[in-house]
Amino acid sequence: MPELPEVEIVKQSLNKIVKSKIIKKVLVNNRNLRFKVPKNFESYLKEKKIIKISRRSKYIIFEIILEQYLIIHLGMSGTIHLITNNNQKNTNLSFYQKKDLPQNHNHIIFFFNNFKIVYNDPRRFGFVKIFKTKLDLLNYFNKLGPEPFSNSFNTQYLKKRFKNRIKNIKNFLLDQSLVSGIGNIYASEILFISKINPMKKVKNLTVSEMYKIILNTKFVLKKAIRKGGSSIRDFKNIIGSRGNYQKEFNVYAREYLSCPSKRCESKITKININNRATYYCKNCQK
DNA sequence: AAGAGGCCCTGATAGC
DNA sequence: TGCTATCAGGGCCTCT
Repeated sequence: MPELPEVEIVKQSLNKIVKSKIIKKVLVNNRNLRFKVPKNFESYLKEKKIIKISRRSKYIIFEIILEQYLIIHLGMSGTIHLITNNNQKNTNLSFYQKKDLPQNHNHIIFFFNNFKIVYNDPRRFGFVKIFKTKLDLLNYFNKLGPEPFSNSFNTQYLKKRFKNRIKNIKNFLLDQSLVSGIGNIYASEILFISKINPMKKVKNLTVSEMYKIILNTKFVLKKAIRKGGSSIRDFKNIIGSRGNYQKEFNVYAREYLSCPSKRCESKITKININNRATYYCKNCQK
């Protein structure tokens, strides 16, 4: 599920549900996530009031006490489920009803007064971390490039970063130290709209191509957020949930299908770039 | 130092 | 049906 738009949707939903609520209890069923869940995790969070929830890149950030934080990264397969105690229909689209809670891999459960929040993650590439000062949190995010929507993601910046670099642009868009939050789906989509070949070496990009990448990154991610993110592969399990952006894909998962550009007769091509599937139109993207 | 590749893990699907 | 191989939305680590 989770690239920037999906994480943003989860964050927004969490803000509606758990902001200003007190965590009554935490249960960890499996500590073996990407990183070990710390021993003091449960006791630290117990009886703490959540001040607010924010997002940096693909990380969800809970401010627990003033300037102390819990972060959650969903990895490849992490999902967050709201389980309510009553049968009242939950109108918040990003959450699940009880019947939709998977049987397995419910690794962490946060108990509140009238509901619980469940962290589920089959592949366990996700993780949680606690930071007890704002400085620790900022240091942790130090390596991350700018948020795609920030003004510091501009052509001057890309010119500097791309100079003399032979890596291809698809790979570079996935590099979180360049710009943070883009994942494998949106990288292909951004390059299609920008009409740039994913294999193109960044040192050969013109300034106008960089400009297109910047604008289209913002455009694609914003539109995906507006559509509630992309829901793929777990369709059957997602009820009461959500995203519609997968209907807007131009190239991702569309191998052999027609290029959506007007007057283009080509089919979408799938290639591997650093072992990640990459989709593009050979005719439109030069 | 930059860039490529392996690896962590489970589940769905394709092919034999 | 039942096996094996391949592939998934991420990111850290190691090697050259």
